[in-house]
Amino acid sequence: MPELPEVETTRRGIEPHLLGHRVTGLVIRQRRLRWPIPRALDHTLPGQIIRGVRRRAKYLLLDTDVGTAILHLGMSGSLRLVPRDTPVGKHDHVDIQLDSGLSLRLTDPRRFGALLWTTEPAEQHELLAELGPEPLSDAFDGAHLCNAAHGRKLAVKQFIMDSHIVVGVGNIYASEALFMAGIHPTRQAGRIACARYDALAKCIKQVLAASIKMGGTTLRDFVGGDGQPGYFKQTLRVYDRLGEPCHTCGAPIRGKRIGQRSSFYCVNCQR
DNA sequence: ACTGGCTCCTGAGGGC
DNA sequence: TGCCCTCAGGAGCCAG
Repeated sequence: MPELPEVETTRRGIEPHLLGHRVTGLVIRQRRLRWPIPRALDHTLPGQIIRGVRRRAKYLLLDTDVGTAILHLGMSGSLRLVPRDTPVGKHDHVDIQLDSGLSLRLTDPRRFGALLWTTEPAEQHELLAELGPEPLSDAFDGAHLCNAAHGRKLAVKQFIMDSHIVVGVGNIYASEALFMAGIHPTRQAGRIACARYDALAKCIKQVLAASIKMGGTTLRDFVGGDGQPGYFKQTLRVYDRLGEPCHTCGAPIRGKRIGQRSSFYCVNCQR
């Protein structure tokens, strides 16, 4: 479900309810997520005060004085703040109970998400150490893409979705950014001019920033940490618009599977 | 070193 | 109503 804008929307929604608050209890109903939730969390997190609510790529980081909880929402995960005694649903796997009487509740039907724990600086954790730059940072630009693309033969869409190249570009925004930049999604990454990568980097920043501003994309039932839906879906130009007219030229939007992921593009506007 | 394919899991929707 | 198939917003892992 969540792409970077949804994760950032969630972060902003939950942060004011967590920062400076003490964890009073931890309820784990289902330990088997993508990786088992480590037992170390059970007796270390309760009692701790949340000192930071950060995001790196699509990982949410909850800092305490003794370690950092690393959360990932996978395809179908969401976080909500609920009163402690709120009835539990089938896929409500974890409650982090807070001194305010609220609980941060992790719901994830498909269980592709994760909840891990590290006592090192989180950015040194093996899942985070090798990640590429944040797309909205100055470290990410066209030159970075152009350098990294040198000699690469895979489709540019798969290239920009590789978190070692740049983080946070998921399946929706990859299609959207390539349309905005006028680049065909199957073009080989190493056969794109640097000037076009400048445009693509700008489009990636633009589409992600715009989506964050609107609270993320609601495809089915995404809600941010404050329970409000996102409003970006209505602005999507190509994603999930198979056969509908291109907003620029009117040609029907085409669909194709690229690297096992559905992709959408306009054959006239993207080369 | 790259690349493509597979994998985890549940639920929704379409065809019959 | 039910069965079977395909697909879904992620991304680590593995063989070739």
